[in-house]
Amino acid sequence: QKKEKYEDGVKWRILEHNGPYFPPEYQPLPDNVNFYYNGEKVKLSLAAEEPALFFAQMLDHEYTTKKVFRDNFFTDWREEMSHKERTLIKDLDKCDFTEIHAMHKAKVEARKNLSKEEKLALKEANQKIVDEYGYCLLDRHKERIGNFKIEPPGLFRGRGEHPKQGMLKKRIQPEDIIINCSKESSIPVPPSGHKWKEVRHDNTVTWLASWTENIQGSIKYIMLNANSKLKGEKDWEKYEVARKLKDFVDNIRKQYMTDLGSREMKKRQGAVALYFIDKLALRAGNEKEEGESADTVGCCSLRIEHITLHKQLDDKEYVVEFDFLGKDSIRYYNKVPVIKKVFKNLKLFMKNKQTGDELFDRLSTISLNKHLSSLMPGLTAKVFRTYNASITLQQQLKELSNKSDNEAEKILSYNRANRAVAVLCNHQRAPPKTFEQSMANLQAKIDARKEQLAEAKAQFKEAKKEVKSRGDSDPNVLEKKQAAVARCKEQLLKMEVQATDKEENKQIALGTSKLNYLDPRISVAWCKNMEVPVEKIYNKTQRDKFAWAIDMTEADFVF
DNA sequence: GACTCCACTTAGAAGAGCAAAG
DNA sequence: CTTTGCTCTTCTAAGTGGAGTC
Repeated sequence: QKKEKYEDGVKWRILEHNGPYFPPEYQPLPDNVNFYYNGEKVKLSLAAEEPALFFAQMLDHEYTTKKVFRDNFFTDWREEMSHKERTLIKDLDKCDFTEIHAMHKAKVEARKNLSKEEKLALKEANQKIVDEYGYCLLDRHKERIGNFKIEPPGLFRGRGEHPKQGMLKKRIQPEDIIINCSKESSIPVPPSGHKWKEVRHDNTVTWLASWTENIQGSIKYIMLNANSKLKGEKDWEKYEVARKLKDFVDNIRKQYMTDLGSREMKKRQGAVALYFIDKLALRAGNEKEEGESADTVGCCSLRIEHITLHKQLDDKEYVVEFDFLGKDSIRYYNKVPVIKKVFKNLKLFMKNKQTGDELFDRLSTISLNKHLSSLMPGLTAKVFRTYNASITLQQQLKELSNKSDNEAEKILSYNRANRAVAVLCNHQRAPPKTFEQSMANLQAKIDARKEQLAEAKAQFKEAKKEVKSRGDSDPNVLEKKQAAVARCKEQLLKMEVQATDKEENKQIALGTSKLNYLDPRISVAWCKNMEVPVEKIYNKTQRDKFAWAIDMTEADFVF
């Protein structure tokens, strides 16, 4: 259906933009705000002062209590110091940032308390920046850029036990930036007095600008927003590949079941890994460089300490207990009954190994993906996550929702289906800090509404009695009373549904699956079938991103 | 195959904005 | 009008997987 517009690999013909937006220069501390070392006031050089501010700004954060963070910060900070400062400042514990910290908090507070007019002025200034830098021209379409602002300097905030947390993230200069645009287009002008590192015209990639970041040495890109045509088409393709898996999955499953008994060790490991990826929606688990990031794993990089085998657990046989840290150091904990063949294989894979050894020592994501792509063009490990997420949503929606339900109930069903996927994919969030309180508040509101309902009912009854006894009273009054009861009931139900939803959602993040794993056409079709406006399940951003699906999907769409 | 580099998607946290409650 | 609580948006880290090289 989608036409191949360009020859292989070409992403655009014309790409024109104004280059990235740079964060403001560092503003030196005012004279009345001081840094102290060992109780003595010390005037820092500008180069050393800026990192001191970064640290002071984070003083309320748990990061600054962690040894690794403090050590990394201190090492990098000392690099920025003058010789004299370095000689003096030798112990972070003797550094006193309280005045800088207080200044920062006051600034935040002041920003919050700006007048309406000042806030509006700020907003307008911001909009001007967006207008100038936030859009580009790609093949005659004006497109929103996703991240047109260069990341400001600061202290690196890695997730989990990151060995590099606290390191100084350096300020990016135009001299670090590679610009990508079409040859004929007007080339973005660097900030005055500066030059770009390079200007290139590579239409086989989609980025507009890039730079190399100093913590891991990886490349960062400026790219289009998710609502752009380019990203939308890619998204559509992703779901089409996942849909294609539907036609292959039965055979693939049969095959890995057979492979569980293969004579070849590598084949058996591949079969077990695929069993996990398919059944549990685990990530592939690429190799990682040790010491460069937190110790996290995916399927292929599982180590034997990450699973425990239980021949019998509670009333179940052959249970595998998973306990490991996945992407973003989110814990994956799950007890899963598996088939006997998988269990026996795992036992064998673990034999003669010790803590730290890989479970699948003959396997890599590369070989696994090679195998997968031989089974179906375009198939890789992550396609299973997309496929299983989307098919689960579709099946759950079918199971949970009724056309006769009211809107609130329908939306609850949708959220529950969404939640089933989020659980499958292990998308978690920290429970909101105010959770307990706001839950209690909601309960109080429900109780109040219950009383109100009782009152409304009593009044209705009273009115009825009056009509009966006198017969002449205004029938409108009776109708009104009845309507009040109905309204009350509906509101109560709505609140109760809301409470259920909230409780079940405490630690689950729905957004990630909604945005990245669930074919939007399933949701759009569901909305059409259930007569629920699409705005009820997708906010503005989501509707923009999924515009392609909202446009093309009919009620009879099947994933 | 192992190693490196690169480009792109996926991820939760934090910050901003906004609406309802007080 | 101010405060509170929630949703939406922004931010950027952390994954996946392809390609090139040896």
